[in-house]
Amino acid sequence: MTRKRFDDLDCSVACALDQVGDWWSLLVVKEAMLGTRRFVDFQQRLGIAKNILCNRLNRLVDSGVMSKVDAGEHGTRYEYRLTDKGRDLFTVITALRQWSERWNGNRDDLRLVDRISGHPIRQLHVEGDDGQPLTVRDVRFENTGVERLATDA
Amino acid sequence: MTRKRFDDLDCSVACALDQVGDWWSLLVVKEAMLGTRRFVDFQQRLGIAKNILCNRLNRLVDSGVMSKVDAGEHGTRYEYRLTDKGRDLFTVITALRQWSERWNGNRDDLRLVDRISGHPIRQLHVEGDDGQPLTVRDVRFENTGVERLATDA
DNA sequence: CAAAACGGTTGCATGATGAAACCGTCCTGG
DNA sequence: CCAGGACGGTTTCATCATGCAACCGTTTTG
Repeated sequence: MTRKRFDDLDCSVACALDQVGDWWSLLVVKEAMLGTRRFVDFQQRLGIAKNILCNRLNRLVDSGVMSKVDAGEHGTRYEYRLTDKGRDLFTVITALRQWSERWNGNRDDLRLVDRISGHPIRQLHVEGDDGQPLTVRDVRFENTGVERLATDA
Repeated sequence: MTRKRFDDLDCSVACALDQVGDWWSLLVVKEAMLGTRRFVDFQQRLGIAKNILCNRLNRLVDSGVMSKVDAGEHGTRYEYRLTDKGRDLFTVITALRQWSERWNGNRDDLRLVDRISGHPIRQLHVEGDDGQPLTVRDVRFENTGVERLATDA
């Protein structure tokens, strides 16, 4: 059967997962944020099969997360770069990384620091209008129709 | 072949994706944050196959994201609840939701608001030590050994 | 000119997925 | 008290996705 599509799910999260929610896509994006641009470099650094990488890069280009540009003067050399939409995934990847470090420990020895000050970046927090940190229990999912509370989830 | 495991990838992001990076896991967590706790409710609200849901719930329990508790006085009734680790994914899911709404438009008509003030929550931003918003270009991935810049990714 | 790099495509074996049927326990209605 | 349904699964099977290796056309390099 065709892999279930989430387009009909009427959910922004599902829509996001439809574009970057599989095993490799987010890792490709993360690798691109580290500066990787070439097909072979993605392949070697991630240890991904070439056909799968090809498929993922095409899908990321199709969904506007990356762009394929003819690199340099030569013929069959390309670069895969993040678009603005792709770079905007920085928040998502950072949230994932921080979550993993909090609960699974630091796996790589990478540390994100402000490149100017050299200080580590802040922990991400969902915040209310006034800047107060909010947990999932502190928010309400307001719908035009029904209204479901997120209490004691 | 066995699905590639990311444990050996020495990457926190890969480690996170190993736990919640497949198609359904994050949607199950998101659904749990809306208050869903029962097997049948997850199944009906997500439209997921029962065997897949069973597999995902077990994996989420194994990785400590959810817990399976005997519900009420009866025998074969259970509730699947988020643990602290699972609730902490709120930031990740919110980042995904906000990203999707920025670039794909709002798909559901859900809006997250502070349940006390009723005001919508803030946009998530990666911030430096001083609270200044940082893009991926503004950070450095500092390694104990090598040091790779994220310039013009 | 030969060989290698690059960016793929193809074929194959295996794993994951989705749909439906089935199952044992418990609760409810009549 | 019995039938039927809710609940939480498991099993089977057809199809899709994945990983691996081989191959390929172009371009660049030695």
